[in-house]
Amino acid sequence: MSTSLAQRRRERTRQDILDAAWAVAGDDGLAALALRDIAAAVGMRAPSLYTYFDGKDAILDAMFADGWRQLSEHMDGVDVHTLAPADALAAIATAMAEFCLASLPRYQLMFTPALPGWEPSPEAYAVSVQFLDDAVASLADIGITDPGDVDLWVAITSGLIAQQAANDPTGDRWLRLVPRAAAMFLTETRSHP
Amino acid sequence: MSTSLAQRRRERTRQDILDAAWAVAGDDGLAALALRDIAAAVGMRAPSLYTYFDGKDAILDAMFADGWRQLSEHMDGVDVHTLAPADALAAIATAMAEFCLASLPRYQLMFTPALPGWEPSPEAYAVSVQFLDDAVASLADIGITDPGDVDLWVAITSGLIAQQAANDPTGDRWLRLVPRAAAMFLTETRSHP
DNA sequence: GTCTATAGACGGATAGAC
DNA sequence: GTCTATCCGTCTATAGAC
Repeated sequence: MSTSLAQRRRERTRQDILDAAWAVAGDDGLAALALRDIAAAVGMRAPSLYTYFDGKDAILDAMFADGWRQLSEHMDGVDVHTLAPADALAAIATAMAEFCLASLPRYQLMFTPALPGWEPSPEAYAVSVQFLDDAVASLADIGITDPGDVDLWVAITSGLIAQQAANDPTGDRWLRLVPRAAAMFLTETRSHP
Repeated sequence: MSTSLAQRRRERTRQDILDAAWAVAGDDGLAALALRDIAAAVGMRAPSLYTYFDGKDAILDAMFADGWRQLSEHMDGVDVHTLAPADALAAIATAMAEFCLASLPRYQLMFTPALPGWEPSPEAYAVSVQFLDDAVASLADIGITDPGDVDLWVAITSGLIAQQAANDPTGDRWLRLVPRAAAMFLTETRSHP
């Protein structure tokens, strides 16, 4: 499989456009993301983007998949196996929170229905499902296997992150409650074996 | 202060418009809410709405305040004082969840940044702050006074509701975890007095 | 591959007749 | 108070020249 020079260059430009899209989303908000602005940020006019993407939805789709790929990389850096369960649980949740709060538009695109009328393509969605399956497997390694336990922990984690993102995106008012929440949760699950 | 017949009639029409707006939002989604459709649902044309509201933002503002007024009424039906703390906590959270899931657009307008670029006016926002202050007072009655405890419980509750609303709006997969979450939370707060 | 020009859709708001 | 007609802005997407 020989990737020609032209193909490489095209792929680079595609990534430049995605990076520009993230930047624009960061400045103006995800909902205000417009092809004109993305193009301007990369030194083009809007119609030129159609050389690289089929349209706006295709760009959003690529951003979505890009986000989940970034999350996979980010979570690879968390070594669960050397930690006690409570610390492992807290480490996972903290890493997730770090990632979400590092880019609010990325968080919104990946986890919230912030874009009315848009939803990821089945292919892009599959990427997220794959990650979440892996996450459930990580919880199983810690000993969280009951579906209700998983649901409860996901709700607690996402609740803390959502509150932090909505009310204090640069602070740690809810973030610092993560270790406590992890200990609380583990104590409870163990008292009901 | 004599409310004239004209004033009463005007107020009734305003409420008709709000009801129509909720109906349209329920059908098409909050983001697709358009003056034309609201007007049609109430038997008018869009410009006529300007007789009753200053514009779209004013309508959203009235809907927002309307929602919080409805929530106040709904929560007045929950009698906390006859219950044990864990049951009281669960009852409050369950009532909140019921309210949120009864109307997804209402939930989105009140609790989520579902409308890019829109935020309630200071007056409308004050209504929500007043309610939340009352809610914190209710928690204090149960013995939850530490700010960190309050934040944690709010995060847990909102996390469960958000998961339920996003993934299973008509079911109870997360809702049924509320009593367990309440017991877990109370056990934890009491072990750290 | 990039551009200009423009189509086509949508939605909020306003003017002015009735 | 309600209407018709219209303006204005925004945005995605396409046609066709270069």
